[in-house]
Amino acid sequence: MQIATVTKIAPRNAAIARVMQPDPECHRVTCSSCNLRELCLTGGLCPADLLRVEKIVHARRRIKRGEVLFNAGESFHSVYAVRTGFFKSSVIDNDGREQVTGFFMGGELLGMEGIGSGQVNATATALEDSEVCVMPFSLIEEMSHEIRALQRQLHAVLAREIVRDHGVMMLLGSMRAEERLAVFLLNLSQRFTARGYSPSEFYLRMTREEIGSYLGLKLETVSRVFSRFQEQGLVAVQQKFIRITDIPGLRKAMT
Amino acid sequence: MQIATVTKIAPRNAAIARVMQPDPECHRVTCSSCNLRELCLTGGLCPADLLRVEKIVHARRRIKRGEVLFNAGESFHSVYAVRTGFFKSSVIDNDGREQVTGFFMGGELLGMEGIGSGQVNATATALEDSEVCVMPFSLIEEMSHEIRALQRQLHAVLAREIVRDHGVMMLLGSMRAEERLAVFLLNLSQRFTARGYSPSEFYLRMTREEIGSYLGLKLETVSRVFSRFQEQGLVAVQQKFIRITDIPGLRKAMT
DNA sequence: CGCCAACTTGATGGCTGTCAAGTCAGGTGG
DNA sequence: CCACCTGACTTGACAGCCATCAAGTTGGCG
Repeated sequence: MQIATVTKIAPRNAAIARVMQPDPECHRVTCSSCNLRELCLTGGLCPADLLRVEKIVHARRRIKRGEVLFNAGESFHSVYAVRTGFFKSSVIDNDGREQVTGFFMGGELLGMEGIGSGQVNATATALEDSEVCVMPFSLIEEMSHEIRALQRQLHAVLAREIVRDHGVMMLLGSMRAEERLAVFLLNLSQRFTARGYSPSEFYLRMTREEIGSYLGLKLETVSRVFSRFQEQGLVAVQQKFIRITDIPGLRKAMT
Repeated sequence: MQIATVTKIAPRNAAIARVMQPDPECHRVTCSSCNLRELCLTGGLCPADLLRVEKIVHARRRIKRGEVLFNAGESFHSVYAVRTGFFKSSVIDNDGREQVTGFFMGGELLGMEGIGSGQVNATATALEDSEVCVMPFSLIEEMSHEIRALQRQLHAVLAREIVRDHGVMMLLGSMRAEERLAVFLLNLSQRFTARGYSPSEFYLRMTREEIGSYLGLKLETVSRVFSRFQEQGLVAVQQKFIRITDIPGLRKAMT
């Protein structure tokens, strides 16, 4: 299938491409050599600090598609950075209703909600075979004591999560189905772009139901809106493979 | 009007009552003497630390009802703790649609979203005459370097904000109007209780439209649901004065 | 006293949910 | 290699919840 190759095209950003030389052993992957470091907790650190901070990556862990990285209710001790793969995080209410609260790709951090209460309040599930860096939070706190830039980045990451959530609240609270899906697709597009992938072609790792949960819609509605977008020539949809054919048009649909 | 007296009944919690002696001058109010300190950034600090941390309250500021504490787009330098009064925070999208992202009462912190980007992403508006403690964020970072408990509390406050937002996402994404309003009322009730006020009687500082914006509903729907709750004997509504007459019933309505 | 913002209530319509049937793609086993 | 099976997706018909539009009420304030 050509889809697999299409979704993982060569990075466009020269700066990212430069550091992308895979270490052949892939045994001791360091933050310094990680192409995602600027998107991660290590963003904005100088090389000297980076070398010290690498120690916070206590381990790496592989999660197979469908497996759970952490479960609501477990005691909190680590946050996780996505190295490769794709995750969803979700919360379940007393009725058993699931609400997907976010999707996470390379460089993004998972599990920070746990900081407050000592126990994680969400479940993180891999949507494809993935690998994460395990960072014990006690180590992060320790080290952010010594390294001002890390402290700053930690606060920035937490605050950006809040801003992101407010964006979702706006979406859920006052947008119609087409606007929601347009926002969703453009957001994905932008995040893929930041990682050196195509802004207009990508593979959706999540099901229609998961998209619907995230956007406050039923899966049938998601499907219908995809079809409508296709009729309007905004996107080409083939199951999970998406080609955005008219980005300005989608932006207008986002209104 | 007896409403005013009803809403501000005597604190039930003896511990809170003890520290509630108002200093007559009200000139130099310290965190140590603030009855909200456990709900605030100073939560969990030992008396010794508390004395040092008090310096982060750089100033106090009075905001009249309807006035804005900070506006989206302003550059970020401080977070604010509500001392007295009531605030809403909201974001406006490109279309001018407002989404209320939260309501804030005594001891709660406003403006933390700004940490990430150097500029605040929300607008905070006083819903009644209010007073806030202004805490320059650079001072907080400085001091959380020295005082481990403060650092921990800062992280906890940020993380709790994220958890709170996820709760709202669940509400907006998968609950029906009655469930949303029930959750909203019970949440208010619980927060008033934590501050020593009545769990069952309070005065809504916000309009139906603001409630609606927060809950992803139109003001007419909010009004109708209030009426329905009243018919069912769950609450007694008199404009902005709310009496919850059947808390278990409301909990069931929350499903 | 009168104005105005906030609120309530009614009538109607539309967006999205629900229920149902059918299609598609991938994986397994014969 | 093909048939079959299953989960994911699409599409249609219909219903219900909530939005919209509109009119009237209440309460606060000048």
